[in-house]
This record gives sequence, C-alpha cells and structure tokens, in this order.
Amino acid sequence: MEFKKYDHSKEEKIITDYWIKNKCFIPKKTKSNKKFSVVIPPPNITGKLHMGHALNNSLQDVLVRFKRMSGFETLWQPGTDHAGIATQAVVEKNLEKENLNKNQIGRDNFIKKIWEWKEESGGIILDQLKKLGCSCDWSRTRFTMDKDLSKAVIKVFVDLYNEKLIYKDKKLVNWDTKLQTAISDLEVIQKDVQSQLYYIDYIIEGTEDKITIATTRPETMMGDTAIAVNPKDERYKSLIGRNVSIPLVNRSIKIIADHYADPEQGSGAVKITPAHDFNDYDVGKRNNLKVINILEKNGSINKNGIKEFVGLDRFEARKLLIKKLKENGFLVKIENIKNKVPYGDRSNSIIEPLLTEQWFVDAKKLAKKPIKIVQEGKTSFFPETWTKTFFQWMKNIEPWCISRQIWWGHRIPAWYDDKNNIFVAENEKEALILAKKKNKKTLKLRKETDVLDTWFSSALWPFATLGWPNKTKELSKFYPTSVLVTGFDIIFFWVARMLMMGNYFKNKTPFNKVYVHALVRDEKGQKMSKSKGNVIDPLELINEYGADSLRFTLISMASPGRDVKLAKDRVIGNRNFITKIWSANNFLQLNKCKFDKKININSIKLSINHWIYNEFVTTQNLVTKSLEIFRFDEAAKHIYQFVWHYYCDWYLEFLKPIFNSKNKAELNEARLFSSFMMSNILKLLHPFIPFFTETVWIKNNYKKLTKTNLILSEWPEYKTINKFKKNCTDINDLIEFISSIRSSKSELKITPKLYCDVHFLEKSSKLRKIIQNNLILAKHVGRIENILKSKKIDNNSIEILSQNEKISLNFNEDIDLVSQKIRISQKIDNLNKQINALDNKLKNKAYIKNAPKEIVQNDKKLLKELTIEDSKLRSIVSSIN
RNA sequence: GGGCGUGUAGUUCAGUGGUAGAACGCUUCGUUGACAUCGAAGAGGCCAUAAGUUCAAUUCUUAUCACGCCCA
Repeated sequence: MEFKKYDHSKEEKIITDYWIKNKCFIPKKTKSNKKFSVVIPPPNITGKLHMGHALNNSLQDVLVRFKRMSGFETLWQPGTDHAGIATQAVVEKNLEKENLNKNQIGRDNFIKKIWEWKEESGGIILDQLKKLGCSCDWSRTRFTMDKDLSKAVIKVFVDLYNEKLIYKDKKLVNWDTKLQTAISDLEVIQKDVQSQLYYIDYIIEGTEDKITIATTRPETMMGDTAIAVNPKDERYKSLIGRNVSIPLVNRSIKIIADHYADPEQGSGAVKITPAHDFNDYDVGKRNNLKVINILEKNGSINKNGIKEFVGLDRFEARKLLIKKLKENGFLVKIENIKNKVPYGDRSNSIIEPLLTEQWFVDAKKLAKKPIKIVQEGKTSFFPETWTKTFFQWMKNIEPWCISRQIWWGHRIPAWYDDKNNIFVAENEKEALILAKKKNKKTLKLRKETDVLDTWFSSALWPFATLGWPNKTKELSKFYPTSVLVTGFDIIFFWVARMLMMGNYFKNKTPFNKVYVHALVRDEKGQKMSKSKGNVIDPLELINEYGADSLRFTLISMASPGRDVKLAKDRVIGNRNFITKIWSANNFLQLNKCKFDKKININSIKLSINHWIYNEFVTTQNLVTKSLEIFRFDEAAKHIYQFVWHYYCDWYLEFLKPIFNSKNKAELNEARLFSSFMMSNILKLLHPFIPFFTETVWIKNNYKKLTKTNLILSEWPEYKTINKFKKNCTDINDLIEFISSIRSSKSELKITPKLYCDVHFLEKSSKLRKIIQNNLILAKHVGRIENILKSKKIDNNSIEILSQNEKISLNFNEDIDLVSQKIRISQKIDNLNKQINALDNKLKNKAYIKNAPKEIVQNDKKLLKELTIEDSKLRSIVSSIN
C-alpha cells in the first residue's frame, strides 16, 4: 500500500475552510462555565504579516486552542487599527500617481478615498493571519474606525474632558515638519548621529568683550532670548545681567544665571531659545523670557528670522548662517561630535520642538490606578522583569499629546464659537446646547479639525471591541480578558494606555496577565530590516514548509526574555518532525490500527503499552504545566521529545514483532492502543501544529469515532497508573540493554544487522526476567538469536555490562577483542575518577553532617553501584587475555 | 549618564545549590517491510573572568570584562 506525502499547501486551505464553515472559532458555552479571552493586538490596516506578527499570533493561538480544548468558553477577538498617519500616507501616495493631492479633493473626498482603499486592501493582514492558522472569531472582526468603536472613542473623550483629564494647551510639542503634525514623545526616536558643535561669539554690548556659546543648531539663534550661565561659574559671574547682541540678528538679549547651564559643557554659556528646545522652554518659563518662534510648520524660517533667511528650510538656513558668521568673524570653531537627534518614527525626518496648541491627556492622573493594579498583582507581567520597565515609565509619565493635524482618524469632538470658546460634546447638537447656554444665544460653531492619535482608540480595544459603552453579553462574559500577548516595544504605546483607559472606564483592569515576547531577529541576531536585506518573509516560509512548521519553530524558540533568532534550518527541522509523525501514522494505517472509543485503559496488558501510556501521561502533564506558565518552548520540547524518541524510536519498533505475531489478543491490543496514543498525541500537538493534526484526525476517522473534530476535542487529562509502573521500569531497562548491545556492535565494527546469542554469566537475574517477559520485543529489536544460560566464552564473544549484570554476546564471526579491551579500560579510568571524587566527598565530615540525608544516602548508593560496576568491568578485562 | 538583560557543546538555546541537557551541525556505519524529510553509534563543555557565602557554586552575592536593549 502506498501513502501520499503530506501536502501542506493543499491541506491547510481545506482545514481553514472546514473550521470556519463549522464555526469552530466562535465561543461555545461549556459545562465548566469557565471563560478565556484574548484580544489581538490589532495590526495596522496598511500592514503585511511579518515575523513579529507571526510569533505574536502563533503564541496567542497556542493559548487559545489549548484553553478551548481544556473546557473554557474561549474568545479570541480579532481586528485592525486605522493607523492614522501610515494609512493617510499610503492613500496620499496613490493620489500622487494621479497627479492629485489631498487638498485638491478636500477632506471629505479624501476620507472617502481612504475608506475605499481600506475596503479593498485593509484586510490583507487578516487573511494572512488565517493562513497562519489563527483561530480568531472572525465573525467579530472589529476596526478602530467602526461606528461603534468610534462611539466609544467620542464618549471617552467627552468624559475625560469633563473630568478635566483632557485639556487643550499651548505648549512645545514634537513637530514633524514633513507630515506637518504633532506627534507624541513615544513616536520620537533619538538617533545617534555625527554632528557639528559650533562655537559662536556674542558681543557684550558696550564693550569689545565677547562671550562664546556652543550649539549644534545655530539657526535657532534667530529665536534666542537669553544667554544662560551657571550662577556658580566664576568665569561668568561678572557678566550676569549684561546685554549681548545676537550676531547677524542684532537683537539685544540678557545674560542670565540659571542652573541649567552646565559649566562642563561646551564653553559653559548656552544660548536660550525657548521656542525651539524643551529645556530652553523651561529656562524661559523660570526667567520670564520671551518666546520667539522662527519656524513655519514646514520647517522653513518665518518672518521672525533674519530677512534674507525667510522661507529657507532650516538646514539651508544653517549652512548659510554658518557661512555668514564665518565671514563676519563670529565663528570661533567647529567641533565634530556625536549626539542624539530626534527623528519621527513614521516620517524619519528630524523633529522640531514647536510651540502650538494641542490636546493633551493628563496621563499622570490616569497612571495612578494602573500603577496600583500592577503593584497589587491584579495585572502581572511575564517575564516579571517588565514590571520594572512599566513602573519606570508610568511613574515619570508626561502629558500625552493626542491631537494630530491629519485627516484620517477620529475627529476630536470639540466645537468653537467665534470667540474660540471650546464646547466638547458627543455631537454638534449637544455642543450647540452648551454654546447657547454660555452665550445666551444661538450661534454658528466651528468643528475642531484635528484627529486623535491612533493609540487613543487602541487604548479602548479590550472593552470597545466587546461592545462598550453598551452593556453587552460579551462584555460581561469576556472582560477582563485573560491575557494580553504582545511585544515589549509597545508596552508604553499600548499596554500602559489600555491599563489607563480600562481601569478608568471599566473600573476593572483590562487583562489579568501580560505575556511579553521578544523580537524576531535573523540567525545572526540582527534586527530584520529592509535596508539590511535580511528580512525573512513568513508567508514565503509558510508556502515552502507549511504554516505548522513555521509555528512550531517560533513557538519552540520563544524562551522568556530572549530574542528569537530565526534560521531557515530550524524550520526545515520542524518540517521533518511533521513528516516523521505523518510517516508514523502511515505505519499505523498500514497495520490496520484503529482505536475504539470504549477503550478501557485499566485492562491493557502489554508491557509496552503500559510503558507508552505512563510516558505519555508524564509528557501530557509537562506540556499542560508548561503552557499554563507560558513556557511555550518547554512545552514544544517535551512533546517533540516524546513523539520522536519515545513513540517512534522505541514504541513503534517494539510493536513490529507484535504486529507480525499470531497472538490475536496481543495484536488487537497493539492496534487499538497505538492508535489511541496517536489520537492523544494529535491532541497535545494541536495547539502547536493545528493544520496537520486536524488533517490526520480526519484521515484517521477519529472524527467519526469520537464525534468531534480535533479543535473542539477535549485536552487529555489522564493519570499515571501505578500498576503499570513495574512494566515501565522493565521496558526502560530493556531499552538500556538493547542500547548497550548496539553500542558494543558499533564499537566492534560489527554490522548492526547481525544477530547474536546472549549468555547470562551470572545467576541473578533481574535482567533475565525482564527479557524473558518481553522475549519477542527483545529478540526482534535487540536482534538476538538465542538466550542461553550456558557460559561460553570464545573468540566470537564479548562480555558486557547491562544493569550491572555481566552478559556475554556471541557472534558468528571473530571479534576484535583488543579494541574492546582498550575501550573498557578507558571506561574503568573514568569510573575511578568518579569513584574517587565520591569517596572523598563521603570522607568529608562536614559534608556528612550538613548535607541532607537523602543526598548522602544517594551518594553512598551510587558509590556502591559504581564499585560493583568497576569490579565487574575489571574482571571482564582480565578475562580477555 | 541612569536602568534592564544576556555570556553554558561548532551554532541556537534550555536547565540546576549535590552526576551538565536538547535541537541543528559534525564524524562513522547503515537502504532491515512507517519514515534517507530516515535509522544506529559516537565525538564535542575549567557552564565569560575573579573574589565571597556554603560541607558543596555553572546555579546565590559582589566586582570586572564583553555584547544587546530601553530611557535621558
């Protein structure tokens, strides 16, 4: 009979459709009434599946499938976020191709275009998640710009405004001159760059003296309103209060004393430009300085700058200014330095601090509850070390700038009257009522044009997706969610903010646990990036090796606190693992193995079945335990080890002689139980490699037998059976015995095929009984011809030790006994090193006194055994001559 | 500068206060009726360095060195 190869690309498609058609991903009530829920970190609608997604979602799916099988009513809530800036950029680019820009078509039309684009391309990543096998309840897919989610956003904004937790303020913000919007602190990346530090002379008025300052951004001189020196700096003490003239600008500014000036830095004197530097802004506030803004929103010099510079881009202006300073003798020197420069994470352009009016969330107040919640352990991080990172940020949190000067997003529900009074309300009608109340008359209102930061809506994700502010069934069932699985890079962006909003609006923490996974890197440990060209596309791997292979690889490499270094070889290795199971299953089919639902484990008789059963239960417990404590890597290793090295390497090998035997009862039991074990292996493996296991489940007719598909079957919770234990140790001894025969053959360069006779040289014999009890297994797998009592030693035989019993193996050909003698002698040497070490240890009185009794006992026992082994090996060596 | 993390086999990584493990790679042998995407047997480690605690340290503590990340 021939069996086809496993064709992942064909089967994965079939199985996905099958699961969705049968509504397997939709939560179902269970007997236990236990609930488990996870919200997906919503991928961006412009996104394509990358390795980070693949890891993140594989881990979630493992948990979800595991819990679903364990009798929990399970919801995995999927969806996407609208990614304000990124999405707008994509659609603007498309417009460019038609030689249009958004201003030409207007806000409403532009938004229409974005929706059109979203309908067409915004779901790609969700389809890719389906390819990965994610068992999200796709019927509940949400989008942050959906009507009901938008309703939640508006309500949250209005409520927070009314509670004075949201306010409008004129402040320095991070301004992206390319995108022409404010961004939050978190969206600014500080990059190390090679820069120049310019030393510039300012002339002290009424004298010939000058004071030298150092700056990396000389063009901001045009907005200088003071020079600061440290009050303790002796060099400058006498100058405090004097006026200096800004070179070329010729504006007069004061030298002030402020501790911000660091005597060690540069010349010790710093120019202060409150409109263009966060630190200077504070200095300005302390010293009542004027704030002169010299930049337009696109980064060019405005009319506050030197006349001939107006309209020049800031970097052009810098070049020109330096040239002029040099020509006029103000430039002292230029130093090459390394410093940090802020870049926008989306635009990759240099961020300018700019004085603008923006909306802010009072994050400091909102952070209080989450800090407490985490301190109390109501939300806990895994690995725990992230708690520190979380606190560090939360306790030093700054106001969160939530307004963005773009079009795509939730428009801020604020209206202005002609005197710029602000009315925040859920809709215009209510804003009008507020306005009327204030102004005692009806007037026209102007709606705020800014939209909200995308993360503002994402912060509501755990409850808004469940229907909030409506009181839905889902909300009461699945909130708080059980666990959030996420990358550490968005702890601040997302986790912290969800904790703020969830605890504020639901008065309950949004998730009990946060599992933080690491980055996926390339095999050399480098971050994957397009510019380096080391990006591995998960979809390519899925096409080539199957989603299951990729999943198993990522999952088994997800050790806590360590990056995943992904190499193709690992994926291939795990593909091989799947093939191995496929082939083992074919072997069962070939031997007509079929299990019966009414199987009575207690009545199983074959020792080999006892052994595999108890080994399985051990593995099952380890896998369950590991998954419960998020040790995905360990779980994967345990099941891999069991399937390959227990079930395939030994169990199936031991079954072969039984399949060929004429003992009907044994044959039937072997067929029944091997298949039963396979069904349980498929269960344990299902969360890791769902497509493959469900395919085999169906092909084996297990669905018919058990009346359930695998995804909804029950997680194995078997108990080890004590009366099986004797046979378990016997089989383990048998394995050891067979292994030592094989080793000996290999050492003697005897072909493994060759059969041998086994002579027992000692009376004992525990081992002998074991072999007698499992005779056909031992004979077949160990390739033993006869088992004899007689003592026969000649040129064809060697003596070996197994279970500390001396045995002679007799072959049909001459044996190189000299090499055998050398080998055993080496063994004796090693043994004696160990014996000596143990002996010394046991002679140490302090050790005997202080060490726990079991440890000492164990050592004594070990010493005894090793001594026996030693003497027997010595006798073997001496007999060789 | 502040904080966090990591140094264990050739590589990627588990692990433990008392015999150091896996996967991949490597070496030798093997196409025996599931599987060469395979099997069998093996080689390979002063567990980064130094000091301390302890009867006992790869494991705990401290310092040093190297690398990585986050925040200023």
